[in-house]
Amino acid sequence: MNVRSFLADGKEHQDATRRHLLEAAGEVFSELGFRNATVREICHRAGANVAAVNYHFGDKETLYLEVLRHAHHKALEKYPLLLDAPESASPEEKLKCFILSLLSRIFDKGPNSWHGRLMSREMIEPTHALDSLVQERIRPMSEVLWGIIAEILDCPPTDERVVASAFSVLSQCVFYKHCRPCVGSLFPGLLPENEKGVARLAAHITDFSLAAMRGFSSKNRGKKR
Amino acid sequence: MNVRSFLADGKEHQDATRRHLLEAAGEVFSELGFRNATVREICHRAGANVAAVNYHFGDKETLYLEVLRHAHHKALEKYPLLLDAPESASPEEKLKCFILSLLSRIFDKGPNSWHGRLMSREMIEPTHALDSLVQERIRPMSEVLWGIIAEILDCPPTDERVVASAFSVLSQCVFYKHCRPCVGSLFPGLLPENEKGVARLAAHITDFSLAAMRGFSSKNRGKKR
Amino acid sequence: MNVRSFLADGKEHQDATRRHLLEAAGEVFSELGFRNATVREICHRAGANVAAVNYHFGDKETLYLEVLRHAHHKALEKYPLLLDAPESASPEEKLKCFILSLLSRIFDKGPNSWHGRLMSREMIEPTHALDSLVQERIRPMSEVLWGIIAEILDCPPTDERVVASAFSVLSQCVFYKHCRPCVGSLFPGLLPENEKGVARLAAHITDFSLAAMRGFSSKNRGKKR
Amino acid sequence: MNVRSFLADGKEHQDATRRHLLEAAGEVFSELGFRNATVREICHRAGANVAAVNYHFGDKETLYLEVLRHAHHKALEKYPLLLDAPESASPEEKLKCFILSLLSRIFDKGPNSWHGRLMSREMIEPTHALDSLVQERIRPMSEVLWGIIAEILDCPPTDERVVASAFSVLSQCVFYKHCRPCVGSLFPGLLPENEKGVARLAAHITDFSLAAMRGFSSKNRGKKR
DNA sequence: TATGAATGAGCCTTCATTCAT
DNA sequence: AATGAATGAAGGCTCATTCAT
Repeated sequence: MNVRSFLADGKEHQDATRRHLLEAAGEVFSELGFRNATVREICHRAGANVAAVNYHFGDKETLYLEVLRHAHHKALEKYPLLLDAPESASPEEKLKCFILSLLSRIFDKGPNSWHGRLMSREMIEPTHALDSLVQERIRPMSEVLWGIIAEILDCPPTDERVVASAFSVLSQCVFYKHCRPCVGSLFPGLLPENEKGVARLAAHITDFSLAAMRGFSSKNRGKKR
Repeated sequence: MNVRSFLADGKEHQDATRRHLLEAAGEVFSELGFRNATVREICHRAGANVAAVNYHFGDKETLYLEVLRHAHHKALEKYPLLLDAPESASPEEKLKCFILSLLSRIFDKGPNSWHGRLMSREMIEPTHALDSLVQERIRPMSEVLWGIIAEILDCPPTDERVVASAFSVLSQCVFYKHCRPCVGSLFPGLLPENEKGVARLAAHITDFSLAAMRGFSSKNRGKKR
Repeated sequence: MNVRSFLADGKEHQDATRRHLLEAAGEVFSELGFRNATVREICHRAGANVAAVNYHFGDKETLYLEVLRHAHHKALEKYPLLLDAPESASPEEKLKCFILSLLSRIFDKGPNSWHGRLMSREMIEPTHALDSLVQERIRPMSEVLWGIIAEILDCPPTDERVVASAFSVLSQCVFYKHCRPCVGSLFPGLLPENEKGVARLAAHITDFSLAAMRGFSSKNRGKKR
Repeated sequence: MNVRSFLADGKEHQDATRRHLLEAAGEVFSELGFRNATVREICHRAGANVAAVNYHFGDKETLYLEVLRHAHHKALEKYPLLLDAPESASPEEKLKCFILSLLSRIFDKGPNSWHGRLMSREMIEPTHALDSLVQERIRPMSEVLWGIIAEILDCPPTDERVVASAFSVLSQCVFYKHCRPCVGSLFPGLLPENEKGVARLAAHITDFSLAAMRGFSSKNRGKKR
């Protein structure tokens, strides 16, 4: 083993531990919330010592913040905001992609499945991390949606109806995550269990929202004339 | 003072303590969540002894369950499901009342303002209390909504589109509560601060949803023919 | 047992625990210093639970402050500043009593023997407690000494020679405590082991200091004329 | 670069690290005491690795011992016991030099200013290091003082009055260090801030002590006759 | 009946030390 | 030879719960 691979291995090993901690922390935080989650459990799942969190991240709160950033980053990497929609696509098509992408991120299975729950918790029980999260991640995302809806409604993007409609779209997407236990108890069939389920849900939300906005839009045009 | 009135007074005093505990617990649980809330803080706000919770309710979890029941009961007492809509009202009118009532319960200020937050938490971080809550309180409420929407869509109430549309309606209502900090940061103007704000929000959600369902409905009829 | 004795017993029991904690803490703090002392050890010696300190005193630091106050109070109660010297005694006689009293407090055996060590530590490693201790306890004591020395030197009490001489007196008293291990190693015979040893040491310090001040005083008078 | 100079360089680098560790440790130990000082902080200030202390000194305690030796050596190198007093000087003159030298060491500023504080701590909170320190360093120093005082008092150096007077002299010197926070709070003017202040303090202690011993001496002579 | 002092388990964090590299 | 990531013991503190009164 030469010097370079030697150093690289050290770095990599450190990074591996960090990564394990980040992912274990993601799981535990999303299951139990910030306060209820224990550093012990996180370290245990990461196969590390109790002191590992403090060594690598300083304290529990910093770890949490890193987890949030990491999660958002990974989720957006896997599902870009508009998926593979071309720049030239119609706003209706873009809306469909936006919704499908958002739902995909929210219901993604696999190593990052906790991303959605983490965000939900942050809404109900905001920590210091939320402010920066909203400004750095959520606002840019919202602005894309506002642009799409402004096109559909044929309004300026700052019109209140645009924002309200955007929230109506978003609300339908996050609902199935935020209220999962309730939906599951009332009508389990609607909870998406796989990619197909997500697509079906996305189709409903897209249809519902487009129908609503077409109604709005015609009223708008009526007013304008 | 004779023995009877003495006992009666004791009973009343006991009931008063129970009630104070319930309301203090409502506040604290809604502010901090189940785990983060401390029995000490609850007893302190209720003007009771540290041991009062264990004495009156057995343990913290039982108290929490009682608080949830109490909250839902009081909230529905204040805002009936369809408010004062007559039995003969049109389904559109009923939907409007349903939405206004739900939003009013969610955003109610005053001694029971914690009801909404409590329910939100229960969604994100379900406790054992949720199951019975859904079956006893939420299902009946949902069935009323399904009936209204089935009329509007001209479908049987078991049609999946009815349920999906009902969820689309509900989602818009709870969104502003569940994601309050996010909405507040992105577009504070939409967060209802008073009764008028609630009415405005209810109007938007009603308009949006009715427009959507009219679109659905016309498609339905189109398909049927 | 009637109600009164019932209540009194409760109070007394609480006070007993507090007292045990205070005295155990006195021992442990004086042996190990503030930081090195552990709440666990204190509670163990007091026959109480690990959480007893936090319950009765809030935290370790508050306990420490209470210990310092308690110690000083008890020590002065046992050995008043000038012992039993009458108001009319000569300043030389008063100085002798002052020194004997101070040394007695410093070298007191028994349940409060830790008072002296505690003060020594506070000098080397001051905590937040020192400021108030100096102002509330040590300054009044110093002012008495300044008065006595001013009489002996025939100076106003604010004269720098008075203060300097007072420190020279005090320094000799605390030396045998502060540097005990050093003195014990170099010349064990001077370390007072009992009341008699304290009296002998007090006699030396008094003689030494009076001789010094007589020399000063004659110089003063020489200067004045 | 040949092998020899390579090794020499390695040696030098190693020595430099050792020296940096010793001096950083001196600062940190004197500021925080043995237990409160952390190996991490020491290594950080020395610009060395966390494991450097264990590598170079075995453990924290051994490092501490080395620091004490190093400190005493450097301090005596800078201020010899009797400064530049000639062998033929009068005992009074020698006493003056001894006191000035001791105070200078105690209040020395600069890279070794921690020597005094370190010794003070060692008195209050003795470690294993103290025994050898007393025998190797402090006893020789004391013996010089005893010789001087024996001459002044005209007694054999083993007379108890000699030892007691020597302690009276020493006590006044260390007092302003040991009780610095207390003196500073009661009468800040006496705390020496620079060389001149040290000289003034030395003058007072010398005057006070010589006056005292002159009184003793005359009593002695009286007894002898 | 109702209190509040006391309990003990558990949490986050710190730190000297170790060990693979 | 020297590093720094990792360890595990221990410390202060919190909290739901118990129990004598």
